[in-house]
Amino acid sequence: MKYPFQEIETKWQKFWEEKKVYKTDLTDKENNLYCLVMFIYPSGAKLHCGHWYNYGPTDSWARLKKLQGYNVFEPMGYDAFGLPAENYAIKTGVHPKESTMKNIADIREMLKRMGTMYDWDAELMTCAPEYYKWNQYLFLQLYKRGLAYRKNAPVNWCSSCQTVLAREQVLGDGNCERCGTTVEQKNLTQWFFKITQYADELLDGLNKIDWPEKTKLMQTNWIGRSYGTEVEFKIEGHDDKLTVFTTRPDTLFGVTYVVLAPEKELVQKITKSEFKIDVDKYIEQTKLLTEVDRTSTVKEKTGVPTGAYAINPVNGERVPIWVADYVLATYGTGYVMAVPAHDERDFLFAKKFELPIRKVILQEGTDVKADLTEAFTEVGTMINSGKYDGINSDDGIEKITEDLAAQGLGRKTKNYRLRDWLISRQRYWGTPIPIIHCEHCREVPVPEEQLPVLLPYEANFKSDGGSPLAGNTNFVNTTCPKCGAPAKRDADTMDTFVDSSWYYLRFLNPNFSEGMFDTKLGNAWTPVDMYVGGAEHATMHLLYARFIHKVLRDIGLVNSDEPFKKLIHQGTITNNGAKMSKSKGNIVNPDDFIVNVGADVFRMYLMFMGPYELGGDWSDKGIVGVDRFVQRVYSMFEANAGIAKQAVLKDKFEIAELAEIEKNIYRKINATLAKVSVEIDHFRFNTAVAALMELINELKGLDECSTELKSYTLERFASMIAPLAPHLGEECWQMIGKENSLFEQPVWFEVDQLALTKENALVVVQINGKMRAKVEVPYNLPEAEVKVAVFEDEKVKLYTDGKQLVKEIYVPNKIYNIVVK
RNA sequence: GCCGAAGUGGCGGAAUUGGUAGACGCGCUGGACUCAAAAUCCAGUGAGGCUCAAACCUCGUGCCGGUUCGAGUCCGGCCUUCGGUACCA
Repeated sequence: MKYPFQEIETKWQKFWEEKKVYKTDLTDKENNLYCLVMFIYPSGAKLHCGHWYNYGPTDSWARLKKLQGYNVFEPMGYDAFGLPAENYAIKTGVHPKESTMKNIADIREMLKRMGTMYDWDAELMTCAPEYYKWNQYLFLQLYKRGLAYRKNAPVNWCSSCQTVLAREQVLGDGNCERCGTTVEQKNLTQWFFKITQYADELLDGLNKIDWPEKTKLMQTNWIGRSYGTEVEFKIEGHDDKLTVFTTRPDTLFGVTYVVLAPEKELVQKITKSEFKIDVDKYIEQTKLLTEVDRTSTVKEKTGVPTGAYAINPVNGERVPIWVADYVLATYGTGYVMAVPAHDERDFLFAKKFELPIRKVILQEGTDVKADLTEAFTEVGTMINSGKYDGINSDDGIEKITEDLAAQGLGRKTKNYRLRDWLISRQRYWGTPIPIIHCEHCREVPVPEEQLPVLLPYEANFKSDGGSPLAGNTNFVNTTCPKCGAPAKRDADTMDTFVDSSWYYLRFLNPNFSEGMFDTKLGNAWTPVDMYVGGAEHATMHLLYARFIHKVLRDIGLVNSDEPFKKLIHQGTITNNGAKMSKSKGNIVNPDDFIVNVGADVFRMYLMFMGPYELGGDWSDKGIVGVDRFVQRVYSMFEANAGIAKQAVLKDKFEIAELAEIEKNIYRKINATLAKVSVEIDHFRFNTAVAALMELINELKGLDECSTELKSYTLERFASMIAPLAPHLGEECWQMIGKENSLFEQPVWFEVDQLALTKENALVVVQINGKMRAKVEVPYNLPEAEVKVAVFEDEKVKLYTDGKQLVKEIYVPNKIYNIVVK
């Protein structure tokens, strides 16, 4: 009979749900294991292939662990705030709350149809007041500690999304991560979280977590710590000083000019009146450029002189001060000493504006007098540097820094590329920022007992700049908690990455009302043992969550340093090489496959396609292979229905007592058992499935086995297939006569190590590195005897007779290599 | 430009520490079953050479070189594709 997947999948889903098989007892900390997949963004009503590819295999991993006896917690929830719902509302008039709730209801059903083992009692959604109340609480804790603050700064503005964006949400091409519109620069007063305060710890903590190296590297680069020196330059005719940051103080004698970022106020102060018109014009021009245009390496250098001069502290030299947009106000001090001879950018700038280029580091093997054709940026010998001449530039960095420090003209320092996290958004569908603006008391935090600040249902989404909430007078108008005078609520909402920065803690008890989360459970269950999600979050969610976890630790709410102990990224499934997306209309709909072959087959096929972390291009070509395999499994169990009841169950066989065909099967089932656990454990699902396919090929001879061995084999087969195809696994287990559900009373079998040892070894004989013969010898036969066997082989004789033996190499039980002349 | 990952049959992909390249699956070819087809089952399937056939030989893991008894795997130099980043002083 054809495998009736429809009926069987429904049957087990119902069973699991009714019996609450996947409800985790979180008070049981014995052998506990937290397996988490990044929660779902309910921007549509459907699960697409990417969701299945992400969730199915992760669930299979969790199921393996459950069968192996771990107390596994695998929750699922909804990252329910965010722009898509609001944009949808603008387009259709359907309120974000309505569309989101509808999507969630649909998605929940689909997730259940996948056959996942989520603990539905732990379900959460970030748009619920019970959840976002604690976002607000978190905000206030950060505010109290000076980690949440407001400042006016140049920020990224997306005119289509009508909101500011964090730097992480702007793509490399300068477009909005969400909608693809070119992002503009605007000066706005915005809320920031002071992630930079944790920069060192975020960097150093990377050594302690088991994450993909490339992800850690991305975070390392993103944080971008560099060690250097701050050097003070006097400004001619001013009391003000100018401090530059440099990683190359050894090149100080090569400074021929100094550059200020156009945004810096100092520019106005020092610019000589006859230069003022040009400088102001230049600053205006700079404002028109997007950050990407401005920071593009291919752009030709621009700049204007200010007419002012700075004094080089090491040699008292007078150097012109310029303004140029290649210097960024947001990095270092916003002032740069320019050393054209030893910095590529300065070199190009100096060439263009005919500023002097003075060589102070000599490249080994070059002439002192030779002109440079490009900047020499490496280590060399210091020249033209007064008392430092002749020393290695690396040592010069230390020496000059020390000398400057001694004179109070400089100091060792570090700098980061990381900037503070901009968290306010001028949008409706998010967590209201719990701040009240009072004319007298300025910004006043909402008292904790007044939380949550509820997001009102009414709002004008079709806003044209400014927050939609600003127009809702019922919401905005309030009284100051401090002085009682009429005041206004902050109308911005929080970046949804705030929601996802701590949700893994809330899952442990989404109904907890005494705090953000239950600290006792948090300490027992986090860090999360296994976290699975897309690599695109490397410098966003995955960095924010680490930051917030550390803050929570410092507040005393958790006792660990890191949120996610082990991290795995699923690959991306593309369609004809392109990322699947609604806008491109190239989404593959899983529904048809679920209807035609069932959830188990579809899940297993996604796993079988290739390595989990690589993803790949979508093709349904091979799905029949997995379907055939499932059919064969089903018929094999059908043919042996009730077998486990007909025999005394053994957990070990004496190999010597088995018939030849039984021996092979006994060996294979044990070898597969060993293989499957290791492969699934490492997220190598493709090879795990392949191993089971190999096994079923071997089981063609099953009919010739004793009833005992048949039961032994099928028990193990059912248990092994269960993580990968859970419905099928349960059904097979029941078919052979088991009374209990596999996942209700987990079973995973021990490997009989004796079955893995071989009687004979096939030794490959190579002559001069070429494979020439194979010799079967007893396993672990002494080398001398192997040699005899090898040289008895006709082909070996053919290739060695009459030749001089130079060397022989024997790799036990594997290779016998003979070198002849 | 810089950083990272990957290039293996017609296709998706296997291959502990260097040790029989191509597991497993798709597709294809032939056969069985069938009136026929589908489904299923069995056999074959990297390329080329030689042969009635088998045996056998040569070449083969992006390209060029190297180390080694032996390289898909290690080293050096390239090429291509995909991610990340982009004047960070």
